[in-house]
Amino acid sequence: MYSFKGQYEHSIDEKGRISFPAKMRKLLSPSAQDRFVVVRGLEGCLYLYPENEWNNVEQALSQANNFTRSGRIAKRNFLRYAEDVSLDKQNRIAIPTDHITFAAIDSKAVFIGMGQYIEIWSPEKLKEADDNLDPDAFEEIFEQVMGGGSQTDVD
Amino acid sequence: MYSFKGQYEHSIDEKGRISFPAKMRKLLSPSAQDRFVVVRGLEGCLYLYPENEWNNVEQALSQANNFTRSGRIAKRNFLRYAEDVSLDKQNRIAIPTDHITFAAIDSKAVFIGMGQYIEIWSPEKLKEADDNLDPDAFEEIFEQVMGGGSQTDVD
DNA sequence: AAGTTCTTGACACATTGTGGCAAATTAGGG
DNA sequence: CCCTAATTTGCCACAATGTGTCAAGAACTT
Repeated sequence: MYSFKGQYEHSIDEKGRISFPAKMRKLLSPSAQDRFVVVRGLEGCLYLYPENEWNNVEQALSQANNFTRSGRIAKRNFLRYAEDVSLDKQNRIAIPTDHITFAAIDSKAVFIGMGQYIEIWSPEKLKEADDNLDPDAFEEIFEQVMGGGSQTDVD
Repeated sequence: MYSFKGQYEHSIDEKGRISFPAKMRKLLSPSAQDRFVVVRGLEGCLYLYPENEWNNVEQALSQANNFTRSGRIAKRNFLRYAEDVSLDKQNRIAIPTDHITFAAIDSKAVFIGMGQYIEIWSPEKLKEADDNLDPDAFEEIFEQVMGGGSQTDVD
């Protein structure tokens, strides 16, 4: 099972194209065929789903209840800002202009592997988010995740 | 059950490659296939997980809920500093540049066996950490950790 | 002491990221 | 319709980085 990880900063040309990190590309399942869906994410970043993963998202959304307010809102605001993108022959993706402005991306963008999907951040926004994270938080997170993780059968 | 121990200082070439200590290599489980994950650790060192160990971490992470703020932040700040590495034919690992700068590694690096995983330190930082540890505190910590758990076969 | 295994330096080659430029496509206005 | 402008897509080339291989010397075993 693949899982995106790592962080890569790349520049974006004046046409909105960014080269997709090579290490991430190697994880792509052939069934995705270099096709993705970009969507507005939380905290001002973008989410990039490989096509096969996106199918799961769609399915989850289709089960959202249309007759509750939150179900409708979730569905509407997710799908309306979703667009197909794909890698070109030089392994770049062209991010739609709307999304670039939404994410406040200027000349650089940061890819962050999030397991099943990828986040794309403007470096400035990311830094802001980092600064708001208190310094001990990382340590806490660490203990939480690794503390349980490394001893195989402790929970 | 294997368990990494010991300490080894090796030099690192200008492209960031270090030869992996032979004694540790002999402990690797075949299922890991000479593959690891490096991740930023605490106190400015790096952690190196054999692939099979890392799987436990991934599983813990996959249970973090992407749609809660804290779940997302935990996952992000974990995965973004993690990268796959593997041994080459000369049994070296190439440490990504980001990680080298994070750990302030220059021309030498120290491997420390930590049971299920391995720590990688810049010699200078390690010395600093050692110097900051006063001997009494060490004794205290030792008693605390060892005293409680396993009296049975300590001498 | 001889042979094996490790470590590391040096070199060559492949891949990646990026900027610039050309071709192709689309859209709009007269 | 045609010409032009604007946008999109593709191509090439350079620089930088990453990866693979070989081989000498150190360290360790027997």
